[in-house]
Amino acid sequence: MSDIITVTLPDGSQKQTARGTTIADFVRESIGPGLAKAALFARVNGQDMDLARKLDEDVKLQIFTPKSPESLELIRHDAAHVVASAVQKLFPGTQVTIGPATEEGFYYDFFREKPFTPEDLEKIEAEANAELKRDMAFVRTEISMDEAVRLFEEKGEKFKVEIVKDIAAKGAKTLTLYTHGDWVDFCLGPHAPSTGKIGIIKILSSSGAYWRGDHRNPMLQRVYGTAFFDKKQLAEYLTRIEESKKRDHRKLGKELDLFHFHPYSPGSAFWTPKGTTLYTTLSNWMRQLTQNDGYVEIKTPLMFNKGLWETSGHWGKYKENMFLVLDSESGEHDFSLKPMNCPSHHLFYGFKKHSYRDLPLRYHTQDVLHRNEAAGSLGGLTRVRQFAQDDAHIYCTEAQITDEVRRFVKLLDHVYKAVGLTYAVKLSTRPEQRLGDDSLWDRAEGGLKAALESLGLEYELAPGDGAFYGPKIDFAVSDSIGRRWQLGTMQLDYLAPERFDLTYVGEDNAEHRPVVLHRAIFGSFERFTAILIEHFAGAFPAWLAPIQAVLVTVADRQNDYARKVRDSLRAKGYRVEFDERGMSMNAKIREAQLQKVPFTLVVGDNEVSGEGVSPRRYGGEDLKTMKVTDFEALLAKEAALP
RNA sequence: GCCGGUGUAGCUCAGCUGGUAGAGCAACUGAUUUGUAAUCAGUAGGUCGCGGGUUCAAAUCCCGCCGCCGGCCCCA
Repeated sequence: MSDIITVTLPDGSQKQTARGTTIADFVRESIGPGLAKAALFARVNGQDMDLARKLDEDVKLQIFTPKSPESLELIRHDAAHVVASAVQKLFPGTQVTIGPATEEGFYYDFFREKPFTPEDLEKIEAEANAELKRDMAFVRTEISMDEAVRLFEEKGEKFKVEIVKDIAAKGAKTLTLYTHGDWVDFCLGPHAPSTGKIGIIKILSSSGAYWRGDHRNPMLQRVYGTAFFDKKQLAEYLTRIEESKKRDHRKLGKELDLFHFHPYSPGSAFWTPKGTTLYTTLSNWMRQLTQNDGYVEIKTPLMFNKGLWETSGHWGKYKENMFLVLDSESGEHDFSLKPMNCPSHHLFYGFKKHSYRDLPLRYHTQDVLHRNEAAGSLGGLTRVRQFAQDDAHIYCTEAQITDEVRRFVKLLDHVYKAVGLTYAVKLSTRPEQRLGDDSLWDRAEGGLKAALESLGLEYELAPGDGAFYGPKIDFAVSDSIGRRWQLGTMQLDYLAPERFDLTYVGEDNAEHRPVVLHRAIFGSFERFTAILIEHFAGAFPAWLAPIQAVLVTVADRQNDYARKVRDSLRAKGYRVEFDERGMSMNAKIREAQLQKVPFTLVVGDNEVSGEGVSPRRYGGEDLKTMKVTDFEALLAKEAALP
């Protein structure tokens, strides 16, 4: 065996080096001291490693520096270690658990009696950043599992011992430790060469979190933070957080007067006239789109006897989340407000005998639903107790699934594109808590997979995330400031037709089982409205804007004319207001801009004599004075439903 | 439901170590009639989230409940 190995770099070039050379030495000697200094970690044959690791065979090597996007995740993980060591230094007796990097930063969960106060967090941040200045090396060592258990037992780290034992139970023989200064944790790595590479650590918040996410377990204290290579990047991040707070739909909901909440009905919104316009515009839009796509709309009861929920399986699996209604005759909670539409649609399907010629049968519904969500989880419009989905259930044959999925994706794509949302696709498979046997799940998952693949859609697999009655395709959208929301969904259900004994008569004159597709695009009107408010920062396109144009007169003598223009535009179906309050013209224009109304129409003597208006777009762009009829044509174009 | 924070006028907020509440904007009234982001003056508006307790005295201190906010869990 030769003592010389070949290293292949990302550009395809190859270098020779002695077997056993560390990556750091190889980079310094064979590539250059500049890269060696900047390097944070390496990817060797696809596996991420510390720079201190040795090269033992011919490899493909890639070096990451602060310029690589992957490096942020690395230093955030480094930062989690540093924060944990800082916390244990400042608060002796605190036990450590886990501390992963997240999309925006990292967190670390600690076990201690007292929660951290804001002052504690400041101290932690100061100490963590002091540790960065000390520039301590991250040193990797390996020990046996028995030694590891002993090590953490000696330290009194009960949670660590539990994790080590779990890892051992999975068959691991050794454990990798990382030490910086005198603080040690086990971790797969890799880490940066030293704490000085991290740049800056910012502690953001703290909260409670259950050990392993289970509410029966002890409550841990979670510290959230983030890390960047320099102060400027951190400042940009904090600015971005501030910006997104300005778009928060709860804040804009107040400023633009869209909705309210009252303590007497937590989690259920009151919609103002403007908010209602938003809501019904979306509702009518979805009606039109589904109708054009071969759906029929139906309405079913809001409240049902528990018999329905027993048939559907909700009584067993979902009762906790249902609002039960006391039946005064029986004295029992025999009724429940519906938390989902599906069971009532299945009943509806069963009212008639269906032929294969009826299929696919697409029922659309926008009925109100109630779910008794945990009090602590309610928030704004994104998590409510009363809401409506743009729901539909498609009853079809197994052979029609692929076509129906394709058709649905096309509709969904139209909707998301119209409002400027991009999306990613996820296929969720059987969860642990489920109804139905494995052969049913095999067919259901296979059916969706086949449909996605026939569409050539890229998708991510999420094992275990399916609904209890079937697998699903989820569509996660990204809004204008890069946040992700799970909205659209298509769920395949072989189980409900069995439970509800749904049938159709086939060409062979025999009875067959249809399959059911549950699907939604908005998800719920409430959540979708919230997302659009934030996505557009309240500045809605004209077709969606609660008020499309506001008239402002220069002086009172134009008021009659302004009323006439308002009425004629209203008669054509546009949402137009005339601001008649006793304020100055400038104040009214300012107000219209703050309310983000798409068009402000200024009217003075010139406009009166020329039968025109002078429109100004939201944002300040002045359009030239134009005839009212020309403005109408402009509005007609921009106010049309997409 | 759990952990932590928080709750003063329609909105945004002040009110220090306890001495029975204040500003700006909005509203209302009057004056002003103005050409593209705040005209001026005046008036009115509050059981300080709710219920107990401590105290001569509570927005302020203590307890309970409710809501909201940040998380956990769950999820459209």
